[in-house]
Amino acid sequence: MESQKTIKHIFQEYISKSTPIFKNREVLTSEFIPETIQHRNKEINTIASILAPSLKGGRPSNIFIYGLTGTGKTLVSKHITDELEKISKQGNYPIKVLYVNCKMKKISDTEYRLMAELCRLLGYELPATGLPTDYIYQTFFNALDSEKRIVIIILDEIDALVEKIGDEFLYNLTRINQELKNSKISIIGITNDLHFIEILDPRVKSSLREEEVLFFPYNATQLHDILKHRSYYAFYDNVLSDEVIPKCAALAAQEHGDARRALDLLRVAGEIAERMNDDKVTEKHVDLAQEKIDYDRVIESTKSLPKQTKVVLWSILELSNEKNDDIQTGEVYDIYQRKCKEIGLFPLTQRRISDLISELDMTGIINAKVTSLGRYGRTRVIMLNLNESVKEKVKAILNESLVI
DNA sequence: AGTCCACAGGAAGGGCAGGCGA
DNA sequence: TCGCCTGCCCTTCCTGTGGACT
Repeated sequence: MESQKTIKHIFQEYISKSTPIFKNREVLTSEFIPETIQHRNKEINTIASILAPSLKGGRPSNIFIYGLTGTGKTLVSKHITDELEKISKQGNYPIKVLYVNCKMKKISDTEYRLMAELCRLLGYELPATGLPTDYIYQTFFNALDSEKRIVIIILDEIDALVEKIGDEFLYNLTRINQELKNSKISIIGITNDLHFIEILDPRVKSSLREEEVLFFPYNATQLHDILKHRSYYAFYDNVLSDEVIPKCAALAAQEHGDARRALDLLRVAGEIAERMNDDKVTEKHVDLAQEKIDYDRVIESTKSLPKQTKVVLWSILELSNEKNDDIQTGEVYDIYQRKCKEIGLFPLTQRRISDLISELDMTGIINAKVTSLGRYGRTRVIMLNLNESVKEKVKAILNESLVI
């Protein structure tokens, strides 16, 4: 009863708050597609002119889009293909766009699931498992060819797909045009892995990148414009103090010009201000947002580490408490062995631990740089990348999951 | 100039789980 | 259900290496 009262209280307080912060929070999420996209005119024009022939029934070239995270690749592709579909409805040449994010679990884990998803997008429901692969291919083929049209397939994060199921699928997809009687397909592959194309089979490589478009990172000024534009729809008037947007833009620009990061910062800053019952979002909230985003990221990745890697991190944490100077692989391995004994875990070899340390380096929790100490050998010099409060939380998580 | 440390990191292969066709 | 294949994790063995020290 007591707790219900509190909840009610919270909700009422929220509703009756004199100056709400958000007009529309959605606008600041990465799923939101704004009507106008800023600072990507060149890319939009390039892609649009490659796709334009489809409006007269011609098959557009396959496109390969590269660019780091938060450079607008997905946004631009969706925006253009949405428009294309809309316009095609007024003409005689139907266009169908299929968008698949290959990082989504249960969609592109296996060839089967991906094909099933593509079939579903074409309006043919298939059971999630159980049918032979040829049958799925046949269904997909029939679905594609059932009417005269251009089908544009967007494979977002295509590197994840190839990692999981190989590139044979892509090969089949690029050849399917020769068999189709009514329809034609064109593929847009999107990736933030700039070296991805190198690992592809040469046959796939050449057909997939008939056209290439590169998305460069935004600079601070461009990020500023984007945030300014979105904040107009997201926040009520005069809620943002002047320094907030420049600060978000600058912070995100440091991180290779990631617009997603900039929007996250702005959104979380707003959320924090709202929770603190402040009526204005200030620089202080942006700092807190930055901390919160980092904190959440570290906590999440710590939780999801495999057990052995957790013990390695645990050892590094202990070493960082004991000594202030740089930590080396050998020292970590000693502590690691001791810890394994303590908790009854079979220790892995140093060779393997060396790899686990590099993996930890990639998550960003630690910094591990190969350094030569001359006479004293060559090793990785390891530094923890966590501030005190995060460190304590990580320690608690590790203790909880490792000590029984 | 040569030595030598303390590893890095490549190559090959063992063992195991999970998926797949027969 | 069984054998086969594949991918993953890990071990073993190995060669390579930057720079302080002699």
